[in-house]
Amino acid sequence: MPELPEVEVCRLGLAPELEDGVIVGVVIRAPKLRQVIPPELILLLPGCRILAVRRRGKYLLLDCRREGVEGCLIIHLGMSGNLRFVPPDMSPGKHDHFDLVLAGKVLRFADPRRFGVVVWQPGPPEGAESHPLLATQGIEPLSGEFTGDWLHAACARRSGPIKPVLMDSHMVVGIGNIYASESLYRAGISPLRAANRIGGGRFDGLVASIRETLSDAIAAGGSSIRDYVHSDGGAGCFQIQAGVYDRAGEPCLRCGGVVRQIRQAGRSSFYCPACQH
DNA sequence: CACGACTCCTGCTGGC
DNA sequence: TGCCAGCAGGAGTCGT
Repeated sequence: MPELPEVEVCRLGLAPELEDGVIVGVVIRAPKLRQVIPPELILLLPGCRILAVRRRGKYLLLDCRREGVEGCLIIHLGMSGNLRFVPPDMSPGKHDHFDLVLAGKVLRFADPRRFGVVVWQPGPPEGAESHPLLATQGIEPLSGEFTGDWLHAACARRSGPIKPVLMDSHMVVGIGNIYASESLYRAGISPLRAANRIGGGRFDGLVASIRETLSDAIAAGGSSIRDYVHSDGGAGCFQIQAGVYDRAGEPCLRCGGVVRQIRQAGRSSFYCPACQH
């Protein structure tokens, strides 16, 4: 389940391998992901130099350019996607949908559940965020603009429970189901509490908890990068030690209370009723 | 506008 | 042991 930390770790692993590299080939095997992989990539990308590997929310952005072609390859890992370098002669598996071939290496995109995205936004790098998928993205939680005051104001018109609000990527990007539960646990705020009924003084703490939760996860992942880039958080390769997530019925690590599981907006939430209010 | 329900997809798990 | 229902989840879309 790639959330912001997994995607950022993926980016950190990819950047040194891809930046300044030249694409020599593209293979599309299963065009239908969340959207169809544009077939014209086969004509556009070869010859392109990768100028930068960026991230916006859970989207990876590869800025590409060659004579007459300029654009951004936008990749989303969905919930089961991963990117890894494979030997050039390695035969593809069942869910290997897309290859980016560079000199001496192949970056392979696999995504069993096909919630991922590979699309192309033509134009200069700074225009990539005008792509429809990116234009509506919310604030970056690790940026300086994401403050307690900002979140307080943003929550003023949200009467529903805070947890789905934190997961709303049009509001704040990158917080998925796992880190939403974990951040609220750290902050001592119940996932059920109405967003506009959180005391103004608690938002600094919530923002700090979100930052810490995401940063810790990135740090944990960064230490595990080698020659291959993984983002399959579900495999538990580098996900942070969960305080409450998937621990229903187990004791709270802080107070010994029992962790409870509920459903909100169709998703599981985990929290400690004794220390989250 | 805000919000929940529904949808896409496949693999794994648990119950019988 | 085998089968199948249910669940997992990011995010767009639709209906209320």
